[in-house]
Amino acid sequence: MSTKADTKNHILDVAEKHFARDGFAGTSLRAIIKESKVNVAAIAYHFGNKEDLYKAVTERFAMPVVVEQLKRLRSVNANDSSTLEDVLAAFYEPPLKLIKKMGKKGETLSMFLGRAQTEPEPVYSLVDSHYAACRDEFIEAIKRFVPDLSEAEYQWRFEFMLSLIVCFLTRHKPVKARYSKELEWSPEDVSATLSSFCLAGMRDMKVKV
Amino acid sequence: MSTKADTKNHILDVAEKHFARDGFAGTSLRAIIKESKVNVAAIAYHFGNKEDLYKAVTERFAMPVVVEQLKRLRSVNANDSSTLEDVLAAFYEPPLKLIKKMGKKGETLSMFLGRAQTEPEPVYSLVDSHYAACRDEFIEAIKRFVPDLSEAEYQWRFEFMLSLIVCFLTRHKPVKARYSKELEWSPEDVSATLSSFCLAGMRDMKVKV
DNA sequence: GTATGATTCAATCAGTTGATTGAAGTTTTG
DNA sequence: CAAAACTTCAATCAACTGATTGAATCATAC
Repeated sequence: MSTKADTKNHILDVAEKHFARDGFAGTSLRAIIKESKVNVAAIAYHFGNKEDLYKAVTERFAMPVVVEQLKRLRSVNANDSSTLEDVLAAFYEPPLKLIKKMGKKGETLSMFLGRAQTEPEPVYSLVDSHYAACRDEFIEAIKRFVPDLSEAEYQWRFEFMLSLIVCFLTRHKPVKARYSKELEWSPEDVSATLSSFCLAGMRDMKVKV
Repeated sequence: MSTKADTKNHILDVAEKHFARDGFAGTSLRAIIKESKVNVAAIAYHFGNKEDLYKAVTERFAMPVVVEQLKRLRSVNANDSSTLEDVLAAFYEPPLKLIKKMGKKGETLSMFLGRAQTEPEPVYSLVDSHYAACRDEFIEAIKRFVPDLSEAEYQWRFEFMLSLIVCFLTRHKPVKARYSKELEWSPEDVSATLSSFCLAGMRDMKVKV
């Protein structure tokens, strides 16, 4: 055991946990190597520098999520009887499904995915470069179902749609802690909840900005 | 000039700018003193340690916003003909009005207020302690206008409501940059936009969580 | 004007940061 | 098995981190 792939994934696991909890700037490589019990140089050997490590953590799961979102969206686009709700489900379900599938490890991934969206530079640029294409394509889809708005109105609709899932990903744990109940959830139900919250707004928001 | 109050406020201005852009962990005291052209010891003298400085930055504007939100909410509660929209306006308008009033400096404050809500520990606990009372009181108000839901449903309604203003505060600049247009806005209009987006969801969100 | 307190300063501390080196160990390949 | 490539290791680097010290400077009150 403890061969190449093992060490790499182990470092990624621990790094993801720390980045999720403490953010990029708040995480030191020492904290990661201390917990993962590997040498500092192992990070340099396998990944490069700290930013490259963060990128590797991101690409392991975040990228596949984006790919899945776009795949789902294209299937929605291909179907004539699709609705705006289908677009929202295409956006919300992929991250939720992956998190749920990962069980206990999903909690960390959830926090990481959410926090990544609110990181300062240099992480913001990295995340944004991943999401730029995704954002554009989803905005195009929204345009089809809610036509004749200004560019700014579409931009904000996407931002608000995104902010709801970010909110769930990052606040799920604190809310659960505050409310003290063990809230079991399914990806489909949470997706439906988020959709339900913003569906009317997506259609009818009165933008005065 | 350059007496006590001047130096203190100057440090606070520069610190706010850096905390807003780089986050708490990503900001070094050296970066602050380098720009503000004061001595490192001045921070220790006026504020204490780094965390105390952050607290001071928070208390200068964030606290007054919370106070104003609660004042507005109580006036909504005292009026028999109030609606849920009034509750949302009581929540959204105070931060927006303050930011707008501050002009160019408001952009920094906007980013700071938004980022503060997504900071990792130890900032999260600090921010949460400020917002705990505010959250509880607004949730009580929502309960009056949207009765008979579970505790979890109210918690999430508040979180989503909050996430929309956080989204606006932090994304306004990037969205403007992406969209390349100079978007002028008034606090009332943005508040109305956010309200409009979430009003239906606040009432009718189907929570399956 | 001088004594008192408030403020600023340069100098320095020990600990941590990200990163690199070259040797030692391991696995894979011929 | 031996050579080659891959992986891990301890040791070390310079730069930066938050924080503290005691002297110097300033403003104020008497």
